[in-house]
Amino acid sequence: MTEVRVRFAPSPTGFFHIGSARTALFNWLYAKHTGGKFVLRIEDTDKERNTEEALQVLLEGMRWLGLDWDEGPEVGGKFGPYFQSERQAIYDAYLKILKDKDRVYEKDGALWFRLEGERYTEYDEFHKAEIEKVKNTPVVIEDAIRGRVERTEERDFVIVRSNGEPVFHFVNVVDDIAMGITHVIRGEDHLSNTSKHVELFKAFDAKVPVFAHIPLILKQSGPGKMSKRDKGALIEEYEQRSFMADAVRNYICLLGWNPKDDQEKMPIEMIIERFDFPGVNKGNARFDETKLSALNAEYIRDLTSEDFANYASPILASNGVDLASIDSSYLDKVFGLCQAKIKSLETLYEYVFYFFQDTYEFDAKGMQRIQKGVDPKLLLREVMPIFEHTEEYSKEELETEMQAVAEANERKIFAYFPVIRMATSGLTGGPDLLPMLSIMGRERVLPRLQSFFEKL
RNA sequence: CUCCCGUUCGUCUAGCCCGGCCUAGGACACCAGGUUUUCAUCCUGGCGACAGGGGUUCGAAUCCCCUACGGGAGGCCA
Repeated sequence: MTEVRVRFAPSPTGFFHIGSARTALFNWLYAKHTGGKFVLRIEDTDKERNTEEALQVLLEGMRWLGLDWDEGPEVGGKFGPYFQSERQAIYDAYLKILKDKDRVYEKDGALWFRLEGERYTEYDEFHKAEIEKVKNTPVVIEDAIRGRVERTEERDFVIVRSNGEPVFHFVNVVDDIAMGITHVIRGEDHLSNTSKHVELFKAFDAKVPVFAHIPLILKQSGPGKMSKRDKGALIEEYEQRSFMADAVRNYICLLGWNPKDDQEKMPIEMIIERFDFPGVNKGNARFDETKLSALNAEYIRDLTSEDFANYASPILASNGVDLASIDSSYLDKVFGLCQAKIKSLETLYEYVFYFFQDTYEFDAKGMQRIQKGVDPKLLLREVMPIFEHTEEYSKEELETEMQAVAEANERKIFAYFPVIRMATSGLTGGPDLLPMLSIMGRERVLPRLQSFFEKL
């Protein structure tokens, strides 16, 4: 059996679109699954927008998602070059093959591919003109995902523009032949054009690869497929927002593929093992950031505390927290407290910043709520002694003491919580209060309570 | 206008190929309770779908046809 060779052939646009990422991912998964090769080929024929910077965005996104390529930019390979802009000689050679077979003609300065079959002219409603069509035999595509698809290509098409640049359909097929690609896994938006490609493969007497057209990703709301301008469409955005790459990758796998047994969070090794065409869906999927976030949160919770610290530290540092000046055991405790409750790394800083600074704003709504209930000064006066005298500041000790005070004043212990939380963090919500106070310790809690008391 | 692909809870989906085990399962979201009524975690429960119509069949989400809707393509864009 010949080795599976798949490719991802993006055009560097300056963005790494989530749909492209998934196409790359499915190709990569299939290569890994079959023990084949994953080729990265850069379709940079459009000179206008193809810059080095755009290429780096792409490569960086691939790396972030952990999609390594066996052949392509930076790693080379025996089927190179892997930039279409450097493959002109190959295109010329293949063009000559078609010319020799009399399958090419010139019109309006461009080179057209000649279909085989009887010609006739017809008024076309779409083109709003009389155009020449060909009575061609239908092309049959045995799609690995959709099954048998039949389509007739009935118009000659341009393969080399009048400015000399070869068009996508042509270079794509030539490269796939020249690079020995066995399986073409791409978006369903290419399905209609596949008849063009098959016609070309046949004209070259080349073996037609297995096609696998995967469903498209639709935008979160509104009609149409997701485009670069849609919210949440770009991979680099998730990287910037501190999403975990594993979670993003896992989620993208689930858009259009599933293992059939209700498993969702899976290590990549398991996905590689289980990924195959029968598990790929036919219907388009709507992107749902909420679900991505939920999966991301699950990944965060399952991190070892060490890994969590590795993710969290740089985020705090970039928000201005001077980690070097903070006791490492204190930091560990804070991390431990928030890892279990936090939903995203993106909001980590907002969730814990008051552990590291003594001045902060007091949430206005929270203040109102506190004022409305039992006099907060009274509540503070009742519990303050605990925080003055308690030795260990352990969670248990604080709880016992507060419980006693609560009973003495005929209150529930929770009556004190909102005001204490407000005083020590300025917020209405956060980690479990008692452990939080315990970790902060007397040197933070007491002054904050006192100054808050003065303020009231 | 033509052609191609698709259509199960709000969303991602299981089931469909090989009709009965489907009073259609899971996940996210949402709602309600609980975790000695702090809290973005956690637990329990609830809500909620076979696009519509015709067939075929003892029996259809599953097979066939039609319609509707959604998506894509029809470029000297990729």
